[in-house]
Amino acid sequence: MAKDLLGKVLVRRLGATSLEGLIVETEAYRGYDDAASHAYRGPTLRNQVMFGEPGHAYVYFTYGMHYCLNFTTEPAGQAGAVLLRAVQPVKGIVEMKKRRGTERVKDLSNGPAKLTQAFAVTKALNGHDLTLGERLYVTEPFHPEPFSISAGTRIGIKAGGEKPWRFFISDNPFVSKR
DNA sequence: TGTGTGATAGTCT
DNA sequence: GACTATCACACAT
Repeated sequence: MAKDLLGKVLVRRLGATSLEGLIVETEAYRGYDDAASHAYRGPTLRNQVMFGEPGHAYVYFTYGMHYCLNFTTEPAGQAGAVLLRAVQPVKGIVEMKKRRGTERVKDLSNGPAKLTQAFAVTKALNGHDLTLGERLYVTEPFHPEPFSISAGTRIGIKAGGEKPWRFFISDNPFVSKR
């Protein structure tokens, strides 16, 4: 799923305006066998969405000030999710600049917490059904372009750092730097 | 382009 | 009470 999401378009609808970004970087997280996963130690109030139906948004708050956006991937009862680490802004760039407080397009969404800020994703969307096609969902790109996928180790985690479950579009300038 | 560090609050032990 | 799936800024190179 993490690889399949690369090259797809993240869509955020806010009333009349819509924000769109090409997904360029993701990370895969599993459950009981993945020490880096929130679900590793079993269900809690915070991670319960990871154990629910697939195709839903798992949004969590971290580092005291940041939100991160994940998509659940496994059947109910099994934990698994894909973290969206970076997107390439496609539509609504003026709106994103306003939300991010910067004019630099490269800094709008090249990081997991940056893209949630640019796309106005907060805890209010935790558990949101992506298959409804409302407020937050994924579509095919209007002008698909060929790309190749690179893999590496996941970023910012302690345990489970050896698994190469971070995927990104090769040579895309909007992939996060760290 | 890279390194160091402070900000800040929810979650789990 | 420790830890965290991060970011922005200052400063060095």
